[in-house]
Amino acid sequence: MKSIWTFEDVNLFGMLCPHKFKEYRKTHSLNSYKKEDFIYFEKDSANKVYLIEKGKVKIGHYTEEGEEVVKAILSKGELFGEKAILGEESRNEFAMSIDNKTSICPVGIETMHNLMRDNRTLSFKVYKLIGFRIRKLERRLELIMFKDAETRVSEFLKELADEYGYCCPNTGDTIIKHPYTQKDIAHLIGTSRPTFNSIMNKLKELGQIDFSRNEIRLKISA
Amino acid sequence: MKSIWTFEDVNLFGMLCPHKFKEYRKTHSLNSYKKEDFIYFEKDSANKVYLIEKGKVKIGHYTEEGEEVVKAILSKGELFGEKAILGEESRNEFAMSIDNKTSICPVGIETMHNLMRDNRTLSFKVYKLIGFRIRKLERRLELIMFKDAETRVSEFLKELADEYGYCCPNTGDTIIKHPYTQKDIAHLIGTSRPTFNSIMNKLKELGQIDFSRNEIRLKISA
DNA sequence: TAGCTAATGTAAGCTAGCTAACATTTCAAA
DNA sequence: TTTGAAATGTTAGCTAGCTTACATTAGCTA
Repeated sequence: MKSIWTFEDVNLFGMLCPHKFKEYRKTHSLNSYKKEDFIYFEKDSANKVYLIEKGKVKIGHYTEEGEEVVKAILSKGELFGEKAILGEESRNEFAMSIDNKTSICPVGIETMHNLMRDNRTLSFKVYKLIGFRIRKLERRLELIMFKDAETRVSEFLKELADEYGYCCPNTGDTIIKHPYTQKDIAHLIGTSRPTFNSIMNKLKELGQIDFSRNEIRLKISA
Repeated sequence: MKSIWTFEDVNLFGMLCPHKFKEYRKTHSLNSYKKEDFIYFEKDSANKVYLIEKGKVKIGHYTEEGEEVVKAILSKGELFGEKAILGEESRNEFAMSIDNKTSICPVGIETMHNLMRDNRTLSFKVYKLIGFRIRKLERRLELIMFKDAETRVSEFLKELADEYGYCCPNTGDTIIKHPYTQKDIAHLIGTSRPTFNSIMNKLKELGQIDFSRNEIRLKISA
């Protein structure tokens, strides 16, 4: 997929650097989280957004049966909890650190709104980020409604490559080091885990990809 | 469903009344559309948002096979094309009048951004509207992924009732006069039209609902 | 490095809901 | 009022992909 907005466009790390904003600096602080620590729970009141300065954060929610469903895994420079900016009152998802040394900067929505009002560049970036996430949602919905499981896997691999992929200097393959389990991915693309697994193994046999637990390699020939 | 945000919250008609904003008044104008007239197409550049002053507007897109898929049908007081505010560059949907006397007020995004910066209440309303639409998307995705067709029908009927329903003074039933065809609804809830139709007729036989082309009645006993 | 747990691999059997095809009804235009 | 097109109603048959169940492997942790 060629995104209309690249990841650069929606990376707010630079913009929210505490040295740039007087008001922000006053309230600037960093919270540390270990693996499995929750940053917020479902139902928590939504009064902050969070910027990841280090580590990884899993966003997800629990089904009625208590099963965990991963929505996204974010890392350095990425913002989450952004629905609070849009007037969300309580979270409908949880955020959990999945790294032992995750460091996160919380920004109150009051502050955020003020910063956005005073700074066009920032507000545009935030707008673009939200637009980007809406696109992603719309795209997932569309794929799930109109495409079969195998197509969804291929499309997902392309998206993963956009986000995590780099070119292997030796072979020219695209190497994707990602934080998801097969179960996570299966949920993200709306299939069962066995179905996803068998499609992946089929693609492997066809020589189009190769993969291990945390790495997927898209073969150059494919 | 008890929405967190009611429709009142996201109705911008009052806020964007031309008598309130000097700058807005300057650029204020109304466009008229007949049935089947397009307000914008997919791929059009996204440089305006639109406020419906009268009539109905269908938002949708076309599949690769040329089939029309309806995303929503909006009416008086509702805003559409709002992704332009979020930095969308080109439309990924079309907007078409489905009324013979639809009257629409276009607002350039420049103007919109300025109005929002100068007016907290307006920007909050716009934020809430966008939040509301994200919620709706997330909810659709969740229902499609985790619930069977019959549950999705029931949930959809509840949402329709929230949006279009009123209580019949005689019987106490909830009467829903809506603009969708069964095909539209089937797509919205991710089923085929025959499946949706047979579920509706099953619910009718169970005495839970009654329906005709443009009206659905939720029986009070149900 | 042994052992435990979570992740991954695999297969059988079943079924919800799809597709395709056709019938009937409704509505709006002529 | 007729008529054509779109919407709705209904059936049969099929299959993608689910569920369940179990085997294997990888990778932490003690």
